[in-house]
Amino acid sequence: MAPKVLMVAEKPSIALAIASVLSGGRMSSRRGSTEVHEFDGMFLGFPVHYKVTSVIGHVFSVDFPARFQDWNATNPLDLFDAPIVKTESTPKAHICRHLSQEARGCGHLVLWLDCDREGENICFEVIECTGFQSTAGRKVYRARFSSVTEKDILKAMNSLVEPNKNEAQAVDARQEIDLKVGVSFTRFQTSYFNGKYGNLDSRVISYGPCQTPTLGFCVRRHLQISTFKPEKYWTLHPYIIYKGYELKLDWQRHRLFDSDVTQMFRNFVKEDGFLKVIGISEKQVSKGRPSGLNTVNLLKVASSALGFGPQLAMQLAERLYTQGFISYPRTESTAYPASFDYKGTLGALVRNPVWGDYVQQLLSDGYHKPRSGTDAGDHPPITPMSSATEDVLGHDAWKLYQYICQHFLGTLSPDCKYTRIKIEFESGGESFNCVGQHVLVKGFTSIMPWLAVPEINMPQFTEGQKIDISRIEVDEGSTQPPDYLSESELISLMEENGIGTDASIPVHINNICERNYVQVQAGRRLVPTALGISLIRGYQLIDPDLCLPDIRSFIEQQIALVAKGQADHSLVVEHVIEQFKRKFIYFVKQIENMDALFEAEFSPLSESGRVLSKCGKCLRYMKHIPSQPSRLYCGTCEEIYYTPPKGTIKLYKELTCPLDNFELLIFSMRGPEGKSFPFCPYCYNNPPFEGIDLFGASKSIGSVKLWKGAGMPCFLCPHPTCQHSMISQGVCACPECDGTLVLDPVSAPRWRLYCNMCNCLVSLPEGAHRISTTRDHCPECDSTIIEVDFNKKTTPLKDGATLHVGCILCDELLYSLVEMKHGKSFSRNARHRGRGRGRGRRGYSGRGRGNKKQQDPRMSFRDF
DNA sequence: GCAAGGTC
Repeated sequence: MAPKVLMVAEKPSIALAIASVLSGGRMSSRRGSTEVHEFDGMFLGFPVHYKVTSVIGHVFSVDFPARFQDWNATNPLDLFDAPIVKTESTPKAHICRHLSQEARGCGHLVLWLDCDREGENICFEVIECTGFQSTAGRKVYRARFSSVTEKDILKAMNSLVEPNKNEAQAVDARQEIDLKVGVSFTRFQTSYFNGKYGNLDSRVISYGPCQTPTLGFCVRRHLQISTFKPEKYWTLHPYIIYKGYELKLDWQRHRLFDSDVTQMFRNFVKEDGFLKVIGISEKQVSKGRPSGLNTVNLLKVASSALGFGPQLAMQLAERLYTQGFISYPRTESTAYPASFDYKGTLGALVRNPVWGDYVQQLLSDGYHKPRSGTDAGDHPPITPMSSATEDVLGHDAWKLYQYICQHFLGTLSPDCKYTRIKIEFESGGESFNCVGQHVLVKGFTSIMPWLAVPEINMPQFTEGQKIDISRIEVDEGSTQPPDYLSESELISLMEENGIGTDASIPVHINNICERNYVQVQAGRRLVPTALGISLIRGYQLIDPDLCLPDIRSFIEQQIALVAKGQADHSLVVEHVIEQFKRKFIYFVKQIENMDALFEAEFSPLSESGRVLSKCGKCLRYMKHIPSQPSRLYCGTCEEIYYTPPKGTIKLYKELTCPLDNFELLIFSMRGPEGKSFPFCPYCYNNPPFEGIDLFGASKSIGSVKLWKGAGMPCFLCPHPTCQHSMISQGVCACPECDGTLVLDPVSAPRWRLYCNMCNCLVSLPEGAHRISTTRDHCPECDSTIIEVDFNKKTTPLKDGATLHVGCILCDELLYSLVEMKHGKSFSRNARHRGRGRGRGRRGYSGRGRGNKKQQDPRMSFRDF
């Protein structure tokens, strides 16, 4: 059997392209975590069997070990010296397992990751997953390619190299630095400010070496605007009427900030009464066609001309790409590869109803090659691949596609050429001028009309000629502050300062919006909020480095040393981390300077929120603060109790928790079918029983309390006698999961049961006065017996009786009135299969971590 | 609940 060669690309599309080229299209493809393409061929002069597959970006990402995940138990300062662990970025995709399986029996590994630092880093992630490094005799190769054309792929195959460990380690360094710096500052700021103020309206007060300088740009502009002092100015405009034109002339001095002096010049001109032509210049100007379109330029146009935010623009572009209408939309390059097939691409657009004629003309008159741009070695510029119409794409995608087509056709069109005539005049010792423009060749501006050069007609003048002034105007104006930063300007600033990448720039902008630091207003301009301004002004007071773009360049420059092999990876990390640690310590020490700004802007917890319920410790009323993170604040005990997020909270009939005396609250999730449940503020934050999968907690890391807002509502409480606990309110097992269906106590008149773990919902007899659980259990199936008090008018009972007691599964009447809302439907055919063991009285077993096997077989809707 | 970077 021929030896096997495994090849791995960064994304499925590249794997497909490589396999297609190397196999000449004769390959077999099968599905896996990612597709695998197989074929036979030659490798280094020997016949081999190829397998080509891919990862989906990074396989791993870095994080802190579990013991550093609890915000309350970890001092953020300790994070600088904490170990870091690599975990799979998308565990569900099982990429690591996939690579390890595919590598089995392969003698060679060829890495086709993108040719940048991140790609080099992913190379080593792949090597780790495949286990290639540990086995002698198996060789690892790196293919270096600048595009996925046949020529480039074959060239790369003939010049395989080794993966570059230094570049990969530079990325490791960046990951560790970004993680430690970002997370430590974020946790500290969040805990500090959310523990003091009630109306910050952001769950997380985040800090990051990219997002914070991004915010810094927006706030810098805001400060320019708010400190702007307008100044009055005056300007002089003589008018002439000549050969049927009335011309307004511009003053060479443009404007003066002194009214008297301007008047003086006006008088000089007025005394002369005429203008003398002292110069006529005419020159040909060429306005160059664009070079290829890259991601950042697409995002800028999308924001400024189409009104699409970067996130939306990328989503639309992504869709156009996967549907085959445009080429890969994430690229830095503005230069096309020498081999690019312009003719073929134009051919694909020639039938388009909107610009088909223009394409035809380019094909017949001959097109120009695009103006040379920069080749970043990643992907060709964003190019239309096939023709589409608005009907097919929908309005937004069409707008973006249309621009991509117009831009592409523009790159192949002639330059725009026009003549510019400038006439200079003199009067009273002052100089004036006017300018005319005449377009000779529209060129690319006919397909990109918004860039067209306006035609400005001008009569013929002769030098030395004198023309009477018809009138003189003195215009008064005042200097204007700049406008708020447009998103497009922000993208440019980020690009210039090396903040983020083409793929991450939209994410950073989105971040500062989501955190409520800036708001996108009319014309996609970014206006910072009080929170955003306070943060940046705070950094400026304490340590301006923290919000300057240089912070990113500093990190980049440090890790570049690692990439070039000029410095040791761990020494660089250590050095950079040490510096940030010092900055962190100083920041913590000086936080009161930032806090002074917060004090002026925000309300302390004690003044926030509305009085809601009684604290079980001091028996005084606590206040509910509904802004994120939603919480209760006891001013006497100075304690915060987080509440479930995203819903409304009310007092629950002044009932109290038997464990701690806190007044119970009812939380209602949003939406018409949102469930409601009681909870005790104290138990919710401090679950009195071990091993409970908290409501709202991340399931993947067990029941550790991971974030504010996760907690234990009564429906998870195993208290044996409290009338609100799962034990009392639970009716039967959930048909969908391991949970329990509990009675929604405030769902009248549309009574219902919901699952305490999943979304399963069961409706009970509608319109009943009251439905409640009893202490009795069904002898058949052990479900909790419920008591229904029907409405007199609509009771289904004989003789107008209203009270009925029974099991919702075994009682014929009740069973006929319940209905599954969310979840599988059920029938009662095999109802008595198995032995019913309703969960009601069985105590708290089998719901904790890893206990599932101990569960008794039990009756539920599932068994029907 | 935290960063930034890949990609879907």
